[in-house]
Order: sequence, then C-alpha cells, then structure tokens
Amino acid sequence: MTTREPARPVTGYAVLGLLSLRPWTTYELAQQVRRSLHWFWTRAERRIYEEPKRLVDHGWVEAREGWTGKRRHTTYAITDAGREALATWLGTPAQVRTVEDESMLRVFFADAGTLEQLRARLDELAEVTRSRLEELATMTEELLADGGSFPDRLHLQALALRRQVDQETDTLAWVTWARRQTDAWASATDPGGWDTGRVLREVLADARA
Amino acid sequence: MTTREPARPVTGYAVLGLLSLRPWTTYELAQQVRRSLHWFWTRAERRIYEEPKRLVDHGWVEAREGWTGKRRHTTYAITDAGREALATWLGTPAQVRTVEDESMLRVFFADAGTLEQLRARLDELAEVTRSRLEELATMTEELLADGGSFPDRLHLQALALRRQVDQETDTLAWVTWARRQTDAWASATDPGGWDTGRVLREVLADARA
DNA sequence: TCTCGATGCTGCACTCCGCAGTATGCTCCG
DNA sequence: CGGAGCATACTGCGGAGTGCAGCATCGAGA
Repeated sequence: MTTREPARPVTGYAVLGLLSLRPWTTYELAQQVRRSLHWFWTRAERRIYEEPKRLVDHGWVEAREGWTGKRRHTTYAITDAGREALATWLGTPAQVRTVEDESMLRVFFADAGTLEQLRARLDELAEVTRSRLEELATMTEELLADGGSFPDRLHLQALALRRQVDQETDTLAWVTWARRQTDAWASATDPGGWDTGRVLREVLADARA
Repeated sequence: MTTREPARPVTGYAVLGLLSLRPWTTYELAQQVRRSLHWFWTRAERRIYEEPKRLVDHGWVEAREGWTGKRRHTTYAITDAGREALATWLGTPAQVRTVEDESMLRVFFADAGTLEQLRARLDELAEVTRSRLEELATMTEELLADGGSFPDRLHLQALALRRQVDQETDTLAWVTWARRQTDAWASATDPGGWDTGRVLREVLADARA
C-alpha cells in the first residue's frame, strides 16, 4: 500500500465526496456543487463536468450511461477504492484557505479613484452580502422543515451553515462599519480628521485578544 | 473613448494598483503581494512575475532594465494610461468573493472518515488561524510604530486590516465552537444526543437578524 | 575561500475558467 | 396542436493561473 500516487487536485475529492452520498448525473452534480460546495470550494460548472471522468480513470468512480429518449446522460457512482481514497484524504492536513475578493482589492486601492467609487463598492458589497444571507436562511429553513435529502448528515450541514452565516454576518458588520467611516472622509486620499491611530490600536487589541 | 478593450483579468489591476504606489522590481512586487494582497487576492508568485509584462503590452506600465553587477532586474512603473485604467476599473462593480477552503471541505465530508480525523482538522485550523492573527498583529504594530512605507494610505490599510482581523477572529470563534460540539458526538456519522434542530434554529435566527 | 540565504527570474505540464455553441425534453399557453 | 421558453446534458477552445524545478548571481558571515 505504499504506491506513491501523485495527489489528485482537491476538486477531485470534492466531487468524490458528493459521490459518496449517492450516485448523480453530471448535471445533478453541477447543481449540487452550486448549492452547497460553492460556498467554500468555488469551481466553475465546466470543471464539474470534467472531473468525474478523471475519477473514473483512477478507478474511484464508475460511469453508467442512461437515456431520456434520445438524450444521453451519464450517472457516476463511487467504488470501494473511491471510498478508501476519500477516507485517506480526510486524514491529510488542509492547505490554508485562499480568497479572491475583488471588493477588498478595490477598497485597498481606493485612493487611485474617487470617494464616490469607494462608497459605491461598499454599498454593493452590503447588498450582495444581504442576499447571500437570505439564501442561507432559506436553505436552513428547508432543512428544518423536512430534514433535507440527507437527514443523516444534518450535523455536518449544521456546522457548515453555522460557518457560512457567520462569514456573511461578519462581512456585513465590517462593510456597514467601513461605509460609516467613509462618511467622515474628505476624499479617497484624505480621511480628514479620521483617527487612523485609534482604529489601528483597536485592530491590534482584537488581533491579540 | 468607446474602444471596447476586452476586460483584463483582475490580477492585472491588482498589480497595477501596487505600481500606482511606486515603481517596483518584480521581486519586490512578489514580496509585496505576499505581505498585503495575498490576504484577499491570493496569487502564486509565478503569476506575479508574468503579469507586469502583459501590462507593458497594454501601455499601462513601463519597464526599465537595471543591473546589480551581472544580475539583471526589471523595474516597472505605471504610466498615465495605467492610472486612467485603474481609476476606471475602480468604478466597475466587483465579482462576488470566492473561497477555497479545504478545511471546510473536509468538515463537510467528515462522515466518510473518523471522528478523530475531523477533530484533527479542526485543531489544525485553529492553529493556523492563531498564527495568522499573530502575523496581522505584528503588521499592525509596525504600522503604528513608524507609519509604514505609505503613511498617506494608512486609512485604507486600516480598513483592510480591520477586515482581515475580523475574518480570522470569526474563523477562530467558529472553529472553537465546532470543536467543542464534536466532543459530544459518538462518531463522525452519529452526533449522539446533539440537538441539530436547535443549532439550525439559531443559525436561521442569525441569518435573518 | 566557502557556504548560505536573498535576489531575480524562466520552462513545463497541468488545473481551471469563461464563453459560446449544440441538441433534446418538458410544460404551458393560446 | 404548435411554438415559446426553460431545464437537461453536455463539448470545444483559448487563455488564466499553479506548482515545481531549475538556473544564475550577489552579499554577508565563518
């Protein structure tokens, strides 16, 4: 058992994880990713259509063709080797979280533009965050109402939802605060009488808490 | 002014933003990205060495060769066209934040492994988060001590640091909570008497708050 | 003088993405 | 009963981005 397989890219394990719950067609898989994984493992739909094929090559997944009239579809199911690979992967340490946040990028370089632009970006972010929270609320409501499609997994879904709601709530709190700070600013380059030192001291205190 | 340039990938603007502060060599740029942008726009060093070249092709940046003995290095400086492009970009809406979080992926599929594995992942995440907080604290301390390299940008740096510290604090709070929850679980598949419904109701309440 | 870490990159194979395109099935409306 | 429009079920292509390895020089310290 010491065969040194080169580690599969993580997306493979993400898909394998879903397939460990039940077999899916690629289309269903793509939908499922959008509804759940997307929150902490963002991948394009395009990718989700490819990945199961590679898993088949590894013998971790089996494909079966089906037909709806003349329309072909492929259903994928996990194999025993796949379950083993997944279990092994769960025992390996995780890479540190990475983020792509255009909003923060624009805030960070806001002094190359206008104060109005900065405020507009913050307002947008608040808007988006509120709608994400609403989406999470709806998902949670559905789980509470009927237990969802995987009632045996409610405990893990609860951990994940707790995390996602925390993140969005945290974002909303920050953006609300940040937007209010900019009210006192004279321009994007000049925060006027704004007490930068005080803010930094508060940040430092919280970071050390 | 209606020439339809295809939008540059965002990484271009990230680098352009740094170049709007002062000229840098590619090596300095790579370091600077690691210290600041990396927190909200994670890119490999490899990428940072390529991007300025493309910006030169667009006329947004100018390259100058320099020599340290026999060793060549390239210094890049923003052009007026570059400043304009950056200012325009700041006026466009941001794509929604995306995340790659292996820890969450492993938590979500924890029922394919053991409870010990789940706990180990959570403990690791707590560890990493604490060291990230420490790093942020040190950065903040340095800014407070000497104002940093760009004292005119302290207000924006303060907004960004506030956000980063909030995120890590939020992560630490969640992981601590999650770890404690798992104490009561019988296995990764069976949360024992754990009151999933109660947790979900709390999550829902917070999401609607 | 030798070593070691910092500087300053490049090549390669691969992952991943956005966009466009293609085709069928299903439902509803008039 | 016919057509609109959305859901299903993908594929091709060019380009963005990554990880790893490699290569060469410089500068400080032993």
